[in-house]
Amino acid sequence: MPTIYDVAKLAEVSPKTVSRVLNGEPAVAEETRARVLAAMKQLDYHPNAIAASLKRQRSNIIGFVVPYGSEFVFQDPNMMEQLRGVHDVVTQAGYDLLLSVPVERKDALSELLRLVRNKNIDGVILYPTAGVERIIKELNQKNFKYVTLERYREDQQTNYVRINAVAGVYQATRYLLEKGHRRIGLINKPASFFNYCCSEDSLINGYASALAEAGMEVDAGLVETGDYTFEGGYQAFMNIREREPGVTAVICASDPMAYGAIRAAEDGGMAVGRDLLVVSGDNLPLTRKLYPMLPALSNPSFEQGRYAGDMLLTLIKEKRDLPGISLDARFVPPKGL
Amino acid sequence: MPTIYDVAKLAEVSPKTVSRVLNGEPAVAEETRARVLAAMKQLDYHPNAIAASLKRQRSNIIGFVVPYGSEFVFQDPNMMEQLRGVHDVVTQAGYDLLLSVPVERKDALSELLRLVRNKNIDGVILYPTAGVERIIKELNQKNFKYVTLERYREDQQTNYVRINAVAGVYQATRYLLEKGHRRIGLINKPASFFNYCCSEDSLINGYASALAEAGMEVDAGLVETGDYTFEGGYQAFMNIREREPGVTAVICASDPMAYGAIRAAEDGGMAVGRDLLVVSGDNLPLTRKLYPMLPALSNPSFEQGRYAGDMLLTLIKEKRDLPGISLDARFVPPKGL
DNA sequence: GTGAAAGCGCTAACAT
DNA sequence: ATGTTAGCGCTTTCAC
Repeated sequence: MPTIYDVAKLAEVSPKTVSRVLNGEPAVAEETRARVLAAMKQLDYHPNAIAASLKRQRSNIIGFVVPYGSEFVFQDPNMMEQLRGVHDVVTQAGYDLLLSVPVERKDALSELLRLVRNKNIDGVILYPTAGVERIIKELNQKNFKYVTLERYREDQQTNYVRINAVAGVYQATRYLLEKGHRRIGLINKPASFFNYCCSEDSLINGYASALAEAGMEVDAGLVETGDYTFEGGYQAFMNIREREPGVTAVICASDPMAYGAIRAAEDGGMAVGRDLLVVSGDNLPLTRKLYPMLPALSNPSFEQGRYAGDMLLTLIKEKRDLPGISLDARFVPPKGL
Repeated sequence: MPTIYDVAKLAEVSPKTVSRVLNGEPAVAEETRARVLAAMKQLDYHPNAIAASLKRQRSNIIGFVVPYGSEFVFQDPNMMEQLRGVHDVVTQAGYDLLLSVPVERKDALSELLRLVRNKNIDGVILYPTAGVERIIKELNQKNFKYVTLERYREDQQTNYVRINAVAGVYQATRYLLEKGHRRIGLINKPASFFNYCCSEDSLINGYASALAEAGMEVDAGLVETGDYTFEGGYQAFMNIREREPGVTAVICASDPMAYGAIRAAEDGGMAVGRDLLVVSGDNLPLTRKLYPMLPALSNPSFEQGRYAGDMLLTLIKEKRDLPGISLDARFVPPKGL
C-alpha cells in the first residue's frame, strides 16, 4: 500500500503538502494540489485512518453501547429506532458507528469501560443501567464525552436525551374518559429499566391526573407493570382482566406489550376494537400497519437517537456539557376521528 | 494518559516486557509480571488500541455494510437477525463491529469502498447489490477479506452464506395440497434484491415441483412478486384475490409480506385461519407470537449471520478462501398438528 | 506556499 | 527472561 511519502515523491513535494491536500487545507497552490491529486490517483493511494487517528488523538468513531443482551436488543423496535437515529446523524457528520451489544447482559458495564478506556472512540451513547454511576464518574473525570438515553440519576442536568410519556398518557386517558370508558387499564413500564431511577416520568402520573380531573381515583387493580416484552404485556393484561373483568380499555407503555395485551384479550374471547380499546405505546410503523384503527402513544425514539447523536457531536466539538433534552410523547387518536 | 513507558519505568522493566504482559506472552517471569500489573493498576493504565493497530496492521474491527438505506434496514427484522448473528460471533471472538448503513441507498457502494480502502477494518460482511462486482474485484485484488450474504453471481463458489428456501416451499406446498388446498397463492421474493442474479432459488421452483407431483401446473394468476415489505404483500394478495377469488392459502416469502397479506385478506372480509391459510416467510419470533396458529417457512437469518461472521474470522486467520454455505429454510407446520 | 524533523503509543526483530 | 532499536503512516510544530 502506498503511503503519503510515495505520493510526495511522485508529485515532487513534501509529505506535509500531501497531507495538506488530503485535509483540504487552504494554503496550497492550485497547481501543486493538482499534481498531488494526480499522483494519488496514479498510485491508487488511500490514506490510512489509523495512522491519522494515532497522531490526532481521535478516531472519528462514535460508540453505541446497548445493555440487555443482543437477543433482546436487536428485536426491540424502539432500540432499533434509536440506533437508526444515532447512526444517521453521526454517519452524515463523517463519523463511523461502533455498535456494541454485550452478548451477556451482565457484561454491559465492563464492555463500556473497555471501549472507553482503549479510546478507540471519540464519544459514546449509552443507556443508564444499575451500576452505571461509577462509570459516569470515570467518564467525567477523564473528560470523556457521552450522552445518555434517559437519565442515570434524577438530578442529572446535562448530556441526556429522554422521552417523557406523561403528557401523552394524560391525553390518552382524557380521550378514553371522554369516550365514556370508566375501567381503563394501564400496563406501565418497569420502574427500573432504562430510567431505573426516575419515578417522575412513570406513566401513572399522567394517568392519575386525567382521572383526578374527572373526579376519579386510580384503582390499583387496573394497573400492572410490564417488562417491555410481548410476554410481559400478555401476562399483565391477563392479571388486569382477572381482577377487573369490566375493563374496556388499556393503555400500554410499549408496542410489544400492546401486542401481548391484544393476544391476551383475544385469547380471552374479547374482540379488540369492539370490547376492548388498546392504546399502543410506541406507535411503530409496524403497529400502524397491523392495527391501523387503534389509538396510540407516539414515542419519538428515532428523534431521540438523532438528538443524542447531535448532542454528542456538539459535546465533542465544543468540549462543554449541554443541558439535557426531554421529548414529549404524543397521543394519536384512532384513525377517522 | 499514561503510556507503556510510564508503566515500564514504574515497574523497572523495559517497555517490551510491559507489552509482553499486555499480550499474555509466555516468556515473562511470574514475579516480573506481578510487578508490571501492579504498576498498571497504580497508574490506571489502559493500552491504546489505535497505536497497536497501526503497528500490527490490523484493527480488530469487522465492518458490516448494509445497503438499501437506514430507514428500511433497521425496520427489517431479518436484517436485524443477520446483524445480531454477525455481531454475536465477532464480538465473542474479541472483534468490534463497525456498522455502516448508507443513509442514501445509492451511496452503498462508495461507502463500502471507503471502509475498505481506509482499512480501519480487517474484513467486511456485505450484501450483493447491483454493481457490487466491481468492488468484489477490487477486494480480491487487494486480498481483502469479505463474506457475502447471498451470492453476487450465480457462479460464485466461495465466501458466501446464503439461504435456500426452495426445499421449505416445496414442503409447504405439499402440506397445503395434502390438506386439500387447490388454489394456493405464492407471494414470491423479488428477482433482484439480495441475490439479484440467482434465479435458481426462486421460491417458484419448490412450489412448482410440489404442484407437479400432484399433477398440477402453476397458474400464473396465483403468483405475485413482492418487495419484502408489508405494502408489497398487501398489494400482492389484493391482486391474487382479484384474479383468483377462490384462493384458500397463500405462501409468502417474508413475514412483513405475510402481515400485509393478512391485512389485505381481512380488509377483504376473509377470516385468516378459517377462509385463508397464510404461510409466513421468515418465522420471526414476533410472528410466532402474533399469529401462533399459522404455518411458516423458517428462515435461519440469525444462523446465516453467525456463519458469515465465523467464515470471515476464519478467512482472516487462515488467509484463504472458503467454500460457500447454503442453509435450507424449513417448513413449520401449524401448532397442534 | 512549502518543507524538515519530531513523535503519537505501540510491537517486531534482533539482540543479550 | 528481558532489553534495544527502529518504525507503522500520519500530522504538528516551526522554520523558510
